[in-house]
Amino acid sequence: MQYWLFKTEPDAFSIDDLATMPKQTEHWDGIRNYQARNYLRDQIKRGDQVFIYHSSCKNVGIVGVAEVVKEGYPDHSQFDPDSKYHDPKSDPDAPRWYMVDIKLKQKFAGLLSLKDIKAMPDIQDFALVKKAYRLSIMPVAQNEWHKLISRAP
DNA sequence: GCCAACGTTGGC
DNA sequence: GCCAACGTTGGC
Repeated sequence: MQYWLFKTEPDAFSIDDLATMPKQTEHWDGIRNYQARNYLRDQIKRGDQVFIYHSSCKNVGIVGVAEVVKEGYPDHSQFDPDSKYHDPKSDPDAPRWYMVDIKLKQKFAGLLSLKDIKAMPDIQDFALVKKAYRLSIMPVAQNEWHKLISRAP
């Protein structure tokens, strides 16, 4: 089993939105970055654990945990001309973009803020606090996961 | 809203 | 295949 961090802008889709979905499950569409796509298509497996991270908002940080319930499959929004994620260059026979389904496991009682995370010792290798932190989906090492979980409010 | 850091595109 | 220009991300 592997661990991941998925970013979302809560104004668009928050952990509370995930909580209100049927079965508290939703497909994680709209990822349009090749490195993140590779994770979605090739590496993220059923049962993997995912931190939900709220970005581009007043209170940035990790807000809860979800579990992967469906492995990578083509993101249908790439073929929808009305979607803001529409990609006319994507070939239906060789889809460019993938997504997975995740199910909410736990919403934290509070926010594990980016500030708190950055203040944690021995977390400097965590991708979120390094230069590549713009990735919308990033791996989390097992020891990092446990350190972060232990700090969750 | 600013701006630094990336990622992508496209001309050559 | 290089690299400048452009677009996007995301913390502050």
